[in-house]
Amino acid sequence: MEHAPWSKNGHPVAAYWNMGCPNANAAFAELIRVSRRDMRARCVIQLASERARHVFLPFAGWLVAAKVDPDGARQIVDFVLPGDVFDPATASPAIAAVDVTAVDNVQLAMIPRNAWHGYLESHHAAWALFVRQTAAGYARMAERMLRLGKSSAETRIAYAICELCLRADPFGLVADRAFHLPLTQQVLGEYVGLSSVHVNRTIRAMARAGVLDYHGQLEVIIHDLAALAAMAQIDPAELRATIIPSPG
Amino acid sequence: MEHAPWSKNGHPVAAYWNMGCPNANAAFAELIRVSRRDMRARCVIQLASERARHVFLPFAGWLVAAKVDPDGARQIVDFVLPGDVFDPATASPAIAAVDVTAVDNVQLAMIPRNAWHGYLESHHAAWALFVRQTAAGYARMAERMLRLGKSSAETRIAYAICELCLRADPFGLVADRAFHLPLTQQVLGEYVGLSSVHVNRTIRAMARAGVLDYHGQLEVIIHDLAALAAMAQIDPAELRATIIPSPG
DNA sequence: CACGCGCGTTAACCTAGGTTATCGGCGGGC
DNA sequence: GCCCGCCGATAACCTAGGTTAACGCGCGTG
Repeated sequence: MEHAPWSKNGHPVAAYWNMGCPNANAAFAELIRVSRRDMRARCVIQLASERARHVFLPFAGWLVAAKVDPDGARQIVDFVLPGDVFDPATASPAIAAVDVTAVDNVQLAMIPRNAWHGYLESHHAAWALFVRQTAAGYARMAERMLRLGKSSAETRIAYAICELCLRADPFGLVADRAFHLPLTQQVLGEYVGLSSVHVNRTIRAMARAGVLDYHGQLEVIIHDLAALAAMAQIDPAELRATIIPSPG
Repeated sequence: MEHAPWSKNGHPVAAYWNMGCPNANAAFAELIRVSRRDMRARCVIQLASERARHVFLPFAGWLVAAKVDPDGARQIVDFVLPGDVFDPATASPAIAAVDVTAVDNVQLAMIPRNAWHGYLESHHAAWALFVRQTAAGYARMAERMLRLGKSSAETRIAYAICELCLRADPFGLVADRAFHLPLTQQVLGEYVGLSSVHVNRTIRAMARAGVLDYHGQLEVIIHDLAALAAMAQIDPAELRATIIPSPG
């Protein structure tokens, strides 16, 4: 990792949200100054159905947005990476759509929704970036729903790895580069709708086929990017353009 | 149906988007005046990966946002109902995330994205309503991903019926009320990630159990709302608050 | 009027992935 | 240093749902 863990697309998060306008930057700095928190891994930050008071902006570490069904099975709806702003609200801001939990140790800003909306309304560039982030999130969910509804375990997992490598690393999806994804196989299964046992079977088969290498806690090295992309049914460049919001 | 098909939550679409400000209303009227279209059933309005120039606002009839995988299987990502504004953009506005197609005969406005964003930026109430609609869409997708990833066919279908009845009818999810959903079993299957054969098996079993009645093309009558809600793993009132944006 | 086609319906068969169980390794707490 | 709990790894077995095929009906069209 040549980049600090709090970078996004190679920029520190603060630079990513730098709107090139002293006014906007001061407002942003004030927003995060008053709402900074640290959370330990697995800590629950927002419960679904509770009041959605804040939007969440991690600086370091990953958050996860998930729903739990009555028998305790969890489906991960999306990951929130450093630099992303996540709003858990539903049609009624009084109700959150999802649980929000820290995947690993997280340093984040919990910004009151009203303050965040006020900031967006008065700073055009920030609003535009947030719109792009939201659209990127929508595109990711659409991709993932396609895989969840129609695809084999292999395709789902290959896609998840491609998506997360693109998002987690400023260099994106590159062959023979080591990525660290802070996920157990259990959590990856909750993301792609598979049991942890089947995640294991499938990843091992991909490793045996020489597509990738990995060591526990998903330290991934992609050996055959073309094969991985084919399994995932994506084109890396197009997927990047679709799901990675870039500032400006 | 006591309400015209172009109503949303009991209001005609124009009234739903009435911001109570002559200025905003004139701007809105101008937006839709220049961009009104009629589309026949099954007509494709936007292709995924093509440039996303417009947002779509149906007045009558349903649109569908979907993705197609390499072997032609289609996953429906969301339906767009009268009064909803749907933006198909990704992180790059140059690329649409999904195909948009008319489910039945549709009358809609295709509003250039720039014009729509300009309208939102200058009219606070419209912006707030759009934010609520977007959040509602997110909540729906989160609910559906949970079912798609973890639930039985019965739960998925029961949930889809609950969701669509709530959205399609101003009275929402009510026992012994007839709803018309303009969907074949094939299309419903593409929505919930099941084959049409299994959709049929499951609906028939629900009918045999006395939970609902239906006649071809999904003319649904719910007999036992409590049982349906239990199958869907929802509480009707809470689901309504979560996924139905109300103006004001 | 006949034909064809899309849709709903059902039955027979099959497979992808879930479930349960077991084992080894590793890290953290006492 | 020892224990315990979590995680990865596999094997054996099972089921929910996919697939294929066949039939009937209603409707639009030549």
